[in-house]
Amino acid sequence: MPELPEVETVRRGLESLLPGRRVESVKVTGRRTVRRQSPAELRARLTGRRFGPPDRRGKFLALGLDDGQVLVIHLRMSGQLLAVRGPGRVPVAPHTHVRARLDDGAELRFVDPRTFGEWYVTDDVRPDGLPSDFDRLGPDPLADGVSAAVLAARLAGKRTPLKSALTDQRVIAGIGNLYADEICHVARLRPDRRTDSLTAREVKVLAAATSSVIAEAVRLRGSSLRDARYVDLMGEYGSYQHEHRVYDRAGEPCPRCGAAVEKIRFGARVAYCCPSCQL
DNA sequence: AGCATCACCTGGCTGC
DNA sequence: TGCAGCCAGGTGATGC
Repeated sequence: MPELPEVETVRRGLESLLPGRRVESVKVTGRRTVRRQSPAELRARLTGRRFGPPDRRGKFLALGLDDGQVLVIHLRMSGQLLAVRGPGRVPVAPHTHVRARLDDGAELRFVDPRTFGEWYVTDDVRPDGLPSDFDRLGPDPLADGVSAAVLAARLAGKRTPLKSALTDQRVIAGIGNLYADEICHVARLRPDRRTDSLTAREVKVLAAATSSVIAEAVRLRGSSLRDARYVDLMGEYGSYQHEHRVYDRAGEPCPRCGAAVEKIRFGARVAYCCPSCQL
């Protein structure tokens, strides 16, 4: 499931591919990928436009166009954005819902079995070139950084389990199920700790853990898992899955203290953590 | 207001 | 082995 590191890896791929390219044609075949506007409207807004440099906040890609509009793409659970050279020779994968042909002959393809992913084009844009929709997002650990002071302010007054706060995109943008568990482990905090029980020192450690886990995962180009097999633009796997400390490792020894990693439940969600060294 | 829960969807896994 | 049913998971809507 793509989170910040995976989406950032895709963005970096787009950076060397999109700027200056013009959209020749757009084919929308899936029913749900384009739902905020009609497929015809999306096609009309995109066709003939040139891309600028691709941006990202949290898990949202923001692909700026030469007329000031922005193409927003969210991969959600199972979305893959693929760049295909010589599209005539490459068979279209099952669950391909959008294909955008570029003026250099390449094609952007959006493959998404679970159909949660979304594309839309908006002209409601802030001075920084990002969609106004992004106003509700918290700071992005990579683009904005997450200091202890900022995190403390964002958590103030919240009484939710820590993991719920970390995955709340209004608190911090870009963290999902996987990286929340990893961050909690590095910070030695249980995912089900109530946020209002955290000390100032713990929030400081949490902020540092957030930055370091995200930075390392970006460096290793994200995590590719068994089921929602994340791949980058060129179809390559990430390698951060080899560094996972607790995520999906129930029963295996905690890499810090050796105790067996547990799968715990709170509410409708699960979390992986070490019962011994996470407090 | 803020928190919890649900709906959305389908491939893959579990268990009988 | 086959198959029914469960589960995952981000976000926005709905309920409390």
